[in-house]
Amino acid sequence: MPVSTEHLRPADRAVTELGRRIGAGEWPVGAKLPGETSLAQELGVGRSTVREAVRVLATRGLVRSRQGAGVFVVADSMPIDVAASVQRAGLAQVQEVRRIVEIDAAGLAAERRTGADIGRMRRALDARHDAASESDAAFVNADIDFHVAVVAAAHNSLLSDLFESFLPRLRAELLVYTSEVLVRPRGTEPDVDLHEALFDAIAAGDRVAAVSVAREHLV
Amino acid sequence: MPVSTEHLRPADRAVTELGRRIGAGEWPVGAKLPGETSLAQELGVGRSTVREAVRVLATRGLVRSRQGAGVFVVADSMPIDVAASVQRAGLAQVQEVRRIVEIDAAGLAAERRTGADIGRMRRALDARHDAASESDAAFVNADIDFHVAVVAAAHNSLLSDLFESFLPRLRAELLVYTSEVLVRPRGTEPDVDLHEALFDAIAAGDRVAAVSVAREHLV
DNA sequence: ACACCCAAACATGTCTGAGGACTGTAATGC
DNA sequence: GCATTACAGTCCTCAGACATGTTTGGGTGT
Repeated sequence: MPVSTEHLRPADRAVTELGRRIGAGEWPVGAKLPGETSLAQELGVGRSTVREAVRVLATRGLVRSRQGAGVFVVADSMPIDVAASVQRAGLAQVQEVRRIVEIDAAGLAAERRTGADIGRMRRALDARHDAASESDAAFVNADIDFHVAVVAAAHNSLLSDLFESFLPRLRAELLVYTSEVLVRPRGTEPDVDLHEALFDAIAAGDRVAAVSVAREHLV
Repeated sequence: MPVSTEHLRPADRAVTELGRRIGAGEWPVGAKLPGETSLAQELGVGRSTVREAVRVLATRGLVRSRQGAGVFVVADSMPIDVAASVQRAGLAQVQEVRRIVEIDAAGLAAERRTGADIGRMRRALDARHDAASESDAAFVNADIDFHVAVVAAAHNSLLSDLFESFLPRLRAELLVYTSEVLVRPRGTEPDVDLHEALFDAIAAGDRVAAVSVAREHLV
C-alpha cells in the first residue's frame, strides 16, 4: 500500500507524484515530460511548484532539464537516500531511531571495546568536561564526540555510518535544547554522571549495565 | 583559483554561492539564513530563484526550511551515503544492524499498529504461505514483504527507509540461505510458527511478546 | 508579580502573469 | 540544395499578491 500523500504540501506532493509516475514507467528513460504548464494543471498545483519539484528530482538524478528543450527522464529509480529521509522525518522519529541505534550500540561496545576505544572515549569525556566553560556549540560538539566514540566502540561500520548520518539533525537539536530549554550556565556540565556511568559500564565490559544506562540516558 | 561562476544561470549561481558560504562557516550549523527576500537582494536574483536554490540545498541535506520560521543550516558538508555503506559493510554487520532495527520495530509495531497494518501483515503472511509452492525467489520476496509490513507498522518513516535500504543485501542473502543452506523443498514453509507468533503478538498489542519473538526469530 | 492570551509582525509556501533566453523545426530566399 | 530566417514551444527568471505557519511582545486577568 502506498504511503498517503494527502497531508503533504503541494510541492512535496508533486515530488512524490512525479517520482512515482517515473518509477511506474509512465515516462520511460529518455522520454520528455509534459511542459510545466501542463504538469501544473494535471497535478493541480502552480507552475512554480512544479518547477521546484522538477528541480528536486533533477538534484536526485531522476530527470534533467534543458532550457528550451524540456525535462527528460534519465533514470527511473534511485536508491533510498537515508540522509534525505533523516531530513524529511519528524524530530520525534529521528530521536526514536537514534535511541534504538545508540542503546544497542552501547551494549555491543561493552562486549567489543578495545583499549584504544576506552582511551578515545575517556579523552572525549575529558574534552567534554573542558568544554563546559565554552560556548554551547563547542559543548554540544564535545558531547557528540563522546557518543560517536561509543558507537565506534561497537565496531560495526554500518552502525557508525548510520549514527553519523543522524548527526547533522542531532547537532541542531541538541544545540537548541542546550541553549533554549536547558539554558546551560557557563561552566556547568549537564548529565555528567550519566556519561561517566556509561563510560564505566562499557570500559568494564558490562553489557547489561551499558544498555541500562544508555536507555536511561536517552529519554 | 576557484571555479568561475560567471557563466552559470542565476539559480545555479545561487546554489553554488550559498553552498560555498555555508561550507565557509558564514552561517554555522544551527544558524538561520537571512530571509528569502534579503537573500534575493543580496545575491542579486529574484525570490523564486532563491527558493529553488534553497530547495536544492535542502535536498542535498545542507539546510532545512520550516514554514513561518526560516531556513536553518543542518550541515556544512554533504552527508554520508548509507546505501554505499550497506554495500561496503560485511554480511555480519548488515545482519546485526538489521536485527537491531527489526526487533525494536516489532516492539513499536505492537504499540502502534492500526487495523490497516494488521490487515497488511495478515495478507503478507497468507501470501507467504501461498508462495511456499513457488520458487525460492518468490518465497523470499513474500517473506520480505511480511517483514517490511512489520516495520511499516511501527509508523516511523525513517525506520522503514533504513530497513528498506538493507533490502537488496538482505534479499540476496536470504535467497542463498533458503536455496543452499536450508535447501527448502517445494511446498514447505520454514519458520511458519515464528512468523505467526510475531503476527499474533503485534496484533494483540503485546510489546514484550513481540520483542521476544522477534529476538528469537532473528538469530 | 506572574501566567495566560492574542494580535501583529515576520517568514516560508503557493499561485499567477509577464517577459527573457534557448532549442528545434519549418518556412523562406538564394 | 543549402544557408538563413522566422516562429512556436519550453524552460528560466522576476515581480507581486495572498495563504499558511511561527515568533514575539504587549495587554489582561488573577
